[in-house]
Amino acid sequence: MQSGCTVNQTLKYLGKKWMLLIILELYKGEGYTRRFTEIKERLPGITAKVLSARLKELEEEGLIEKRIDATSVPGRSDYTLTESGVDIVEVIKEIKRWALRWKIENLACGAQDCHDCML
Amino acid sequence: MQSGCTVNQTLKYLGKKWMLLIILELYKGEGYTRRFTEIKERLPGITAKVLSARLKELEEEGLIEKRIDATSVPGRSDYTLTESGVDIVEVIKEIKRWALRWKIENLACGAQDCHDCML
DNA sequence: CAGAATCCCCTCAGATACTG
DNA sequence: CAGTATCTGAGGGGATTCTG
Repeated sequence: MQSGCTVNQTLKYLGKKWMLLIILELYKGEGYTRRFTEIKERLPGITAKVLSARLKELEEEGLIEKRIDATSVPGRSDYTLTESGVDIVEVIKEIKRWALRWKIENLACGAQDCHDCML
Repeated sequence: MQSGCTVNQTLKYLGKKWMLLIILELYKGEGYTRRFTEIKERLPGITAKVLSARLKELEEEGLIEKRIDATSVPGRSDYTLTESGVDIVEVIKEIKRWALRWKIENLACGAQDCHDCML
């Protein structure tokens, strides 16, 4: 099989829909931190279910850390990029570099994606 | 929507199963070139259908070039990485670098994937 | 607010069989 | 050799509804 390869294992979740956008949202947040609703508002089209699932995957992979503020009512959760999470932005930058170099005709980026994604 | 972003557009096909393995196979070939059967043999588990579909996608995206040798019977096709195809290996290297740095526990790579993938 | 539970749909991968 | 055609099953994404 091919599942044992670190590269493919990484792509298995990194390649999923919304995954990179979520990481970039956290990357843009103060201290690499954002709340659930905050992310959801900034990613038009994403559903709570998918966002929840992705955040759980990212947490399991150690790319983000979840913190529940139990003191506040109603409860709030925020999510912060870990060191590895911040570091994976380098991969995204590399993809972007490649895309801009070879796919220039595509540079019409959606508003919430690239022109302010700090890459 | 999020489909306009170059990064996401790239991940849309790059993230698909077998895609990276195919690229790496071509990368390993002489002159970045391999034949259909050659790739298939070296990627145990892949079906002709999926390989065919992936190669077509890669061709449409300009990462590979197909060449049919009409003179030989039975006909042979070979596939060669284009400049952009060779360049995207940099992305794969970056992913690998990240994975090895943060996912060291996973370094048991499948035989045909990593230990000879020249990365 | 931050999810969990359902339900539906649709694509995609895999297997098998067939062909120029 | 290099595919195409067809069928199948599993999984992922989306919409809706409900809840601590």
